[in-house]
Amino acid sequence: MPELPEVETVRRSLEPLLAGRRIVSVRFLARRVAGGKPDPLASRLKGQIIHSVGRLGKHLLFELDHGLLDIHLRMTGKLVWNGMTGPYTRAVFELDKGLLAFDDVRQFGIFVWRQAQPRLGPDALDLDAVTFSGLLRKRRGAVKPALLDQSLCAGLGNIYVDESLFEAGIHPRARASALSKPRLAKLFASVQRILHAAIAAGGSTISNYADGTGQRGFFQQNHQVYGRQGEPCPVCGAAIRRIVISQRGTHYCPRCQKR
DNA sequence: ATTACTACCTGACAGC
DNA sequence: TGCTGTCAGGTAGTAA
Repeated sequence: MPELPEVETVRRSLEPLLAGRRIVSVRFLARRVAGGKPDPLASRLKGQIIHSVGRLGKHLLFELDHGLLDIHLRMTGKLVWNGMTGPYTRAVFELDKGLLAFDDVRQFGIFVWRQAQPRLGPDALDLDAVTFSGLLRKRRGAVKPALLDQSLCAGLGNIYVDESLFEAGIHPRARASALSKPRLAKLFASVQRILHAAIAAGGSTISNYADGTGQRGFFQQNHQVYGRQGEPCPVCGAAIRRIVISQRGTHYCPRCQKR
């Protein structure tokens, strides 16, 4: 479910609740979420203080006494503060004050213990136009898969890539390296504007997403092309098209977005 | 150095 | 009702 704006919204909702709390115990209800080794991870986490809740791209990073707990929500992961456990609860943190549960229908979400930040490209919100343009110039393939590549730039996912390319008037199959300087500058500006607007709206809730306190997002109301195949383009009225690029549903306006 | 494809899991939904 | 196929906010791994 979550891309950068959703993960940032979760981070902001949890930071004041978790900072300074001690982990009394961690119970894993599915092995997979702990990378197949629940016992070593649970004992590793036990007793440590959560000093802060950070984020890099789509990764939540709990800064503990002796390292980082890297939480990736993948498609359906959700952190729930002081809520009820259910059939999809995969982990429960008992803190000195409060409970934090991890629910995840599809079980793609994963917790990893780290001594250093995960190896990813720069966070999408921590980029400048020149760096961004330089990264894309080196890519010979289509612009959409380049933007989805977390080792190039971290945080963008399927929704925000489609929305950014639409706003910038760039076809998702356009070759990244062939984009002119002004078009790259426009793309950068669109990415930044959309990510900031989405965070301000609490992210996009398509079906399930909610932050740590159960708040849903409402940026989905601002989607111009994502999930709107067949509807008229809000700018020119042409029918929004859905195609598949690198196995991902891709939504765009065939008239407004040029190669 | 990319790209293409599969796999991981479960549920929602459309069509028959 | 129930079956089948398609799709889903993500990424790792393996093969071309």
